[in-house]
Amino acid sequence: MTQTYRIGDLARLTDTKVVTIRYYERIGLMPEPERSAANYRVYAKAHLDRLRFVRRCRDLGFSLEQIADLAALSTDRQHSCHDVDNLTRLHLAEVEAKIADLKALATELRRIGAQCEGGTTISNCRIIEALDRS
Amino acid sequence: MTQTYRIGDLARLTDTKVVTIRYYERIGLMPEPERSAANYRVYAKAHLDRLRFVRRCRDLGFSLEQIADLAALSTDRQHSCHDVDNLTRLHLAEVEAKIADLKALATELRRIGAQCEGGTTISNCRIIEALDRS
DNA sequence: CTAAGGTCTATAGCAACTATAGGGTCAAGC
DNA sequence: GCTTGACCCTATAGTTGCTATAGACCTTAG
Repeated sequence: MTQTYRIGDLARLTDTKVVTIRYYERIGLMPEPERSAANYRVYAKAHLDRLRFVRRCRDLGFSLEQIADLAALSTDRQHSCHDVDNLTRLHLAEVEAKIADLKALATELRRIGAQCEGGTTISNCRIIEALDRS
Repeated sequence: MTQTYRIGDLARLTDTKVVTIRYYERIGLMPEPERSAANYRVYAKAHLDRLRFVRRCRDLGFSLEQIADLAALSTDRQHSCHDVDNLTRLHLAEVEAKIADLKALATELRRIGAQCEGGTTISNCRIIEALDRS
């Protein structure tokens, strides 16, 4: 009656590689499913939901450790929402810092690239010069 | 007469860890230096320059493989500057794509975070809800 | 002469997977 | 009934760019 899934089904439904799902299980991020007589993993809807949650968080750039925390929090329904909010804020700050870094870097790369006049040889390449001395 | 350096000197001068320098050597990014009687690595100025080049490129976010390419190009003085320019442009494009990704991600995180009204329990946490369903 | 700090090799660990080897299972078609 | 192909299993090693550890040897200042 209740629907079950094999690992390949979960993979297809969540756009995750089969090996990755097994990896999530090995590190404890996915609960161990039942097994069929042939030792195949047999998943229930709850597993699918869990994997979707994990993948969604990954898409948002959370680390697997952060996701484990979020997942633990999300199942403790008495727990204050505060910690979830904190984790999200913290991650947002990380992302914003990363953006700032990359922007500075892109500016620098454009500056360096702009110095190339093209068609010349390395011996007077301005890019290599720019890379050489700070 | 000509100045030499030990691995710790190079580390200090380039703000690189000693183990990292040895790692660069192992993967072929740094040339093998002479050895002292006690088997200590003995570096010349050229090594220092090379390491500075590598670290500068790392700071600019090039992968070690890209750096190896750049370094190979930069020593072939007859070679056209074109390839260097291409590598730089390619890397810039990667960085810009990454920035766009992270910006979208930050927007999403802010949207999710804004839904938290604070002080409530997980059972009605809007963030977890937002993470659950796409 | 001793103690602190530098150096050596080799190995294992980190994140977050991915790839490979070498096998077992299952449903469909002939 | 048997083969073919798609799926599944475990276990291990590889990826990138380092970092950490163990156990040993060397150098230098007091």
